[in-house]
Amino acid sequence: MNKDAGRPAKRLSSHERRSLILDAAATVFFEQGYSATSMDAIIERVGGSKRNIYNEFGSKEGLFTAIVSEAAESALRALTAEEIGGRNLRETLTEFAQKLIEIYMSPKLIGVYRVTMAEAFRFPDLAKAFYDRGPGRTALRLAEVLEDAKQRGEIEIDDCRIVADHFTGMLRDNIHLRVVLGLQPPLTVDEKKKVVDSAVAIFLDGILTQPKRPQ
Amino acid sequence: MNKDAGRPAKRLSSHERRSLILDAAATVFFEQGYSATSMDAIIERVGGSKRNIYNEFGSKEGLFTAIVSEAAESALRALTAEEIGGRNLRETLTEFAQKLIEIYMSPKLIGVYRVTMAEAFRFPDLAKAFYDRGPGRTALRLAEVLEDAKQRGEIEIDDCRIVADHFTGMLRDNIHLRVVLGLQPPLTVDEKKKVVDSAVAIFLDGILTQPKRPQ
DNA sequence: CCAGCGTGGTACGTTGCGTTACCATAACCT
DNA sequence: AGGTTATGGTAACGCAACGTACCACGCTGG
Repeated sequence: MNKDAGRPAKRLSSHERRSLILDAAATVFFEQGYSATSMDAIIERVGGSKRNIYNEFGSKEGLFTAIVSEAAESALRALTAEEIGGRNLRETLTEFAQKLIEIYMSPKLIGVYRVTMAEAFRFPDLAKAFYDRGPGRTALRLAEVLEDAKQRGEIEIDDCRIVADHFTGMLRDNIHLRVVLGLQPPLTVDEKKKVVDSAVAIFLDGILTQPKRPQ
Repeated sequence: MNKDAGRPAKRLSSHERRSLILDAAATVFFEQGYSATSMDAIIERVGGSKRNIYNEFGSKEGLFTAIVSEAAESALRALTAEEIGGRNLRETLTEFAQKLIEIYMSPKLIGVYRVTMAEAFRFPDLAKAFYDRGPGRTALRLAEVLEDAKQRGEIEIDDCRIVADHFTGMLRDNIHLRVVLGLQPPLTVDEKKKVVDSAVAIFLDGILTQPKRPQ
């Protein structure tokens, strides 16, 4: 009667084992890509038998989709959970940008980013899920913030969606690309701060010396 | 004695055959990725014998690097060759952005982008070459333009490099990401123009209603 | 203490792929 | 025209990898 309660006790709990497998597999998948990663390589890292993986995830595809979904969700949790409650627009954007660059520069999300992009044709559902929960959701939320400010007359823009995309793009610029390509180590705290401040300043004020024509 | 003059004539010129192989292989590599692409699949597209590929490129790696290098160079040629000679800063930036978005949205460069990112660990030299000749070179050139404007007092910014990165990031934002992920068809001419104008306007003027404090 | 089952490790069947080799054929040069 | 040479097609050779099977071991539970 003890087995009826879901899962019987094991040497390592099923959840622990699953978590270990996911971590090890994520490392290999994110480094080598989907096709170049072998199940043997994963087992070599995590130990145990291949039977474990196949019992838990069914196939290589199942393992891969589980990894990407889980990693994406865990990395993006910070953004969706917390509310953006700055006092004024500049502070709100700064806070927003700080969270965003923190997430985009995290090794885990960089792995998700690379592998999702690489396998977008093979796993279109995964690509859509990643975009919708990540960059898409972010941009939508930001667009709402901008819309509010627009209603209050603080800013004057046309299409909030496009402008929100632009702002997130500034945080995912060449620096991010260099990190993703492995040409540069992840940013230090100071560097992140500098990028955030610079992006916010340009986004709000532009770069022209002369103020905008009041017209 | 006729062979001494480099290459003897063939049914298809060596250059033509090489070009055909490169095109077919690029299509498959850019869709499937490096590891998932088989030489048989390439041969199936281009016809002929595998011997042709191995005589010309030596190996799968050789073919891949040749493809990426060639595709990147051909896609980026438009940007490096022509000079950016707008009359004022706004026109210069607009022209710059138009060329840039045209290149970044081209199917060929999207393929290079995806595959370079995916295989950055396996082919770090390729990643560096792509970045240096593409986004890196672009940002450097733009930074020079900004530096000139800064010297003339037209703009006030701190680090031209970072600001240039920001601008290029605005052109490679979520819209670009959606296209790369296959979630959206390539942009129409009108959409591109809208994005370019929006990015330039924000970059120069910011989004605040009030003009910057003259101080 | 003993039965039962999940687990670790290894080995296997099959498939696909990179690379090379072999032959028939069609084009080029003298 | 005839020989040479490159090309097309097929096949073969290792090798690696997905997924499965087998077997010994140690933990669960009475």
